Amino acid sequence: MELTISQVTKMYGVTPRTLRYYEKRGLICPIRREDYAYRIYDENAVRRLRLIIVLRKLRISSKQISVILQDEEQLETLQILRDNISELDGEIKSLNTVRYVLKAFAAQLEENIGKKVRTDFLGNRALIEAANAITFPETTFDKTAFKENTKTEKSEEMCLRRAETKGMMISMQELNNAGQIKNVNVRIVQLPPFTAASYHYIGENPEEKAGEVMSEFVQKSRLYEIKPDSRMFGFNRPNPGVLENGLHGYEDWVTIPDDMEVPAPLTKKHFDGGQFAVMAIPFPEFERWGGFIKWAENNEFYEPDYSKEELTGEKGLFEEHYNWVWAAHNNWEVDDNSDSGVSGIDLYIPVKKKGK
Amino acid sequence: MELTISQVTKMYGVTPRTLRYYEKRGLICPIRREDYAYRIYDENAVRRLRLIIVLRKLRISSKQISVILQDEEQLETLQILRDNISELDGEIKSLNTVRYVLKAFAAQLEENIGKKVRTDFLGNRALIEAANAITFPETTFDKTAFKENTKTEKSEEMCLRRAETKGMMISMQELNNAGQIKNVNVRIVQLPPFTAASYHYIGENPEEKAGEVMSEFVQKSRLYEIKPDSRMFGFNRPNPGVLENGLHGYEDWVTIPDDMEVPAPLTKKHFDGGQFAVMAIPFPEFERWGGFIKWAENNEFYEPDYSKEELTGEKGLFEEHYNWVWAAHNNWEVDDNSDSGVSGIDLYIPVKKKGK
DNA sequence: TTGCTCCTCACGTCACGTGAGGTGGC
DNA sequence: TTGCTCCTCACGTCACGTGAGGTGGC
Repeated sequence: MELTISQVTKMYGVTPRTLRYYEKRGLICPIRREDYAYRIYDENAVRRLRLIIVLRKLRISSKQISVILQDEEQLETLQILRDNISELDGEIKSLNTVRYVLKAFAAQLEENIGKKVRTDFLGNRALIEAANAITFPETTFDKTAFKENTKTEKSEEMCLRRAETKGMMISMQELNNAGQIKNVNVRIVQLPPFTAASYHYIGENPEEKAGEVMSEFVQKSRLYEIKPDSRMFGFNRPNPGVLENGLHGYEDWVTIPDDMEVPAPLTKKHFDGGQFAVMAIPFPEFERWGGFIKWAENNEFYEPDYSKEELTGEKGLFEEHYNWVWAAHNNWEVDDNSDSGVSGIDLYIPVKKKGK
Repeated sequence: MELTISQVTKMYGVTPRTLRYYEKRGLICPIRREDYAYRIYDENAVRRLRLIIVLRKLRISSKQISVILQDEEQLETLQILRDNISELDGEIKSLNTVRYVLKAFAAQLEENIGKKVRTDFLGNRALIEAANAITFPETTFDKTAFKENTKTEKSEEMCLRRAETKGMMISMQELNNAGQIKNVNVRIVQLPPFTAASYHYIGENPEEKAGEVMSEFVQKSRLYEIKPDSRMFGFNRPNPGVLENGLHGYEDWVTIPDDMEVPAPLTKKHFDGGQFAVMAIPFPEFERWGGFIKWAENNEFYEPDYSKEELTGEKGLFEEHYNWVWAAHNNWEVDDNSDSGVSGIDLYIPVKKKGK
């Protein structure tokens, strides 16, 4: 069997450019006769091509295909398949989240367009957070890039050398990725143990609902007079995007004297305190959780301590709302702009010294 | 609020390069003072950036973001969200198929490595077909590309012009995509009506299992003597990748005299005949279904007639196996190489004249 | 003077798409 | 001579990453 390039393109639905590209990468080696410029594709080349086409459909990269084609024992092949599967898992998960958020945005937009109201996407906290939690897998490894326009390696040589360049695949570069991320305005603090009144709500606008219930408690109990240094913390439980029904939950904690009684539906909780990385943000910029978490995960001296997940929100992350108790006490009749300090927020990540 | 570029990068976890790129695309417009080379990011620029970051996480392209930022009434925005959602649907579906096929390949590979047998991926018909059916959505529309290194449009101008260049978005280029696909070796034939004995099986290796049952029928009934021009057709029902359990089905049809009795578990079927596009392929190259279907869907004079789905396999596609009855009659003691003609196959797509 | 931040090119990535300009056999 | 197939560059895509080399204010 001897085929010209156009015959091959017709039979397998690929372009000549694609065939030449695969050749440059050393994946197929058509015959080149002396004094005859045209490529000739024999059975071997066609068979390789057929496999390449299938593997490309399966989103396997040229580089990986090159490994697979040389892999006599097929052990590397198995590893590649597994790597790609777990990468796919991550990607599918991310895409589902993207889809969910887009749907929610579209629904909101549609509603507001009907009302002739302009939608402010940044105003929807839950969706911004869900979007921000999206991460895409970084295509496992690379490093030695392929340059198509290099003169030093002709494809002919590559075809010959292919059999030799095996087994020298070292795969331990992941480690280096953990460089210090840019310095953010973060402080490490020690939170004391405290007792808190808590309220948890899952449903539409859970932040608001929880806030209302808690606000009523503060007013009725006159908490601000009993404990003027009372602080308010809050966290998602669960995060947006977790529940099938699209809802999420929020829980408020307000610190109280240890012996204070707490009326239903509030419950009394005890918090052990601990070490935290804290970052202050202006009010609605909850997107900054993402960068802050990256900072914590790549810090030189500290690392996140996610063991506190059970006590507070997902991964033990939570937020402190400045002056909240004071504002609630005053029935929210205070300046709400950022100068007043009412709407400032601290983000908290539990941390521990590295290597403990 | 006036921020330098590095302050912005720290606050929002983006690189300077990314900020300059968004600026070149006209998405953000930091202040540039005279006699001062540095960029200054004010509240407006930061607010835009925050939105851009969220939208990029949602896999919305720069070009789409550019539209969204200019879209006063948010009608185009809604359309973009919907387009992206349906594109996502396709992509998620494809990725799930990829995942399924990779898993199956990996399982097979693992098994064969244990047995020290080399796996031939091209040998597994079901998986090759499933892989071949994978298509990735072609990112809805484009055409007017953006060149970063153009001198003609400075970003400053773009920032100014932005408000004007609206509403001139024409979106009817999809139509042109249907160019004639390269000429494949296809013939249009008219199949006559016929009566057939059929057997359908879902499970492991359904092609083989169905073939065995049918082969036994041919031998016992001495069909070849009764009707030497008997033909054999087969098709998937359902296709690989459809069933949750990973199995698929295959159905064989062998043409018989109209009045012939058919023993259980075989059943008697009647086929109306009709017009078909037919392509001959060498035996194991079932991947070529993909290109053939594309050909049919983009042909100038004919189009696929998928209304026959109910009668035969998915979309009414099926295959004819040459000389099958003759080989079965001879208990398969015939040359099996392609020269003998036994293993050749025709692919059939039901078609109709365009515009009917 | 020395760091430091910031600047503007400009090349590289990945898997090809898309011409431009040229050659050899019918 | 005219099509036709095939060839080899070489630039473009998309959203940036990654230097190189230079400038201005402390």
